[in-house]
Amino acid sequence: MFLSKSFGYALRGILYVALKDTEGRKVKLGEIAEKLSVPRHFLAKIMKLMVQEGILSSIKGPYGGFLLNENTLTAKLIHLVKITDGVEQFNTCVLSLRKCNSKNPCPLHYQMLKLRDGMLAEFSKTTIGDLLNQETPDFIKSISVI
Amino acid sequence: MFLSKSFGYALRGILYVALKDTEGRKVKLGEIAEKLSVPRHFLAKIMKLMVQEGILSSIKGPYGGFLLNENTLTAKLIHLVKITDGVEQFNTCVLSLRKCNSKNPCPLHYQMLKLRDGMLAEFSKTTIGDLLNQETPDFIKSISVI
DNA sequence: TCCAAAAAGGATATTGACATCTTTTTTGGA
DNA sequence: TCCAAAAAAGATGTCAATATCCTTTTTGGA
Ligand code: FES
Ligand code: FES
Repeated sequence: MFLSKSFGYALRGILYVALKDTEGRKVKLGEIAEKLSVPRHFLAKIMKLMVQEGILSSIKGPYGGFLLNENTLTAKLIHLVKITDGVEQFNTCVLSLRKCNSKNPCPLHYQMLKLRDGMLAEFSKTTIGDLLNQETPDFIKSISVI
Repeated sequence: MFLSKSFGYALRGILYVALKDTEGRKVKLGEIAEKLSVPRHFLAKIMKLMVQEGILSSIKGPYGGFLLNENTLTAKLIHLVKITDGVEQFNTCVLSLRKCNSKNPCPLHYQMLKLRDGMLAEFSKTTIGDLLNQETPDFIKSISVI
């Protein structure tokens, strides 16, 4: 449903680190990939992107791993979309006709506009921290496949 | 934005036929493909699917082509989605984790649920005829690439 | 100083959506 | 009866997202 697998991996990966990074514990790629059932090397690239974007930190070498930084919890979902899928989709015509435009609307334009704007608004305001604070009975389960 | 190109081709194709099929005129594949700038042979398969699904008719041979039938104008958008993309996406988790389920929600479940249900409702009620009746200044332009 | 562990980087493989090309079937009219 | 036009069917090609594998860089500790 319009979000790529890469986005899902990014979100689940960063959430997993946020859950496990308590008292300076670093979280290793292998652990994340295994616990979330995500292809390890593919996840590596996505984690690296988040590090490069500054919303996550990493340390190389033995005793290294991924850890939160001051931007992680306030990072917005739209930022993850930017990293993985590109944010253009929010102003591209759903029929792939052209740049979406109310001056020259496609037959689905008005039906989709409100839905898409709702989604954009949601993704622009929701942060990683917000997701962690939702009262989910078993959060770790919620980001796993089962 | 979550709708496949195939869906767009199907929708634009059926709308084009609806626009041009006046007084029993049949619309040829080549004309549709050319006017809508859609790959001809790919469109052929999608048009055929719509015919097989009974929401469009076709006649082979010289003077053949595509034409409306009694189901065309009342066909719902969700039907086109079924034909081209499959309707599973409306009850699949946006993070591709599992069958979407409020008993075992993913971190984005509640945010997405309302948006997705809105979309499903919209697609379940809107018909091809509805789209044709929207007052768009130049409808033919609205289904073209430009 | 060296080693092993871990992230980073880069090369290759797979897959499914999308696109193109060819052959077959159907059919109205000369 | 035959031909040409059109849809239907099927075979093959392309490309980007996804996945896997291998190599390089970094670094804490023995
Ligand atoms: S023009 Fe197609 S969604 Fe706006
Ligand atoms: S469980 Fe993920 S969207 Fe419902």
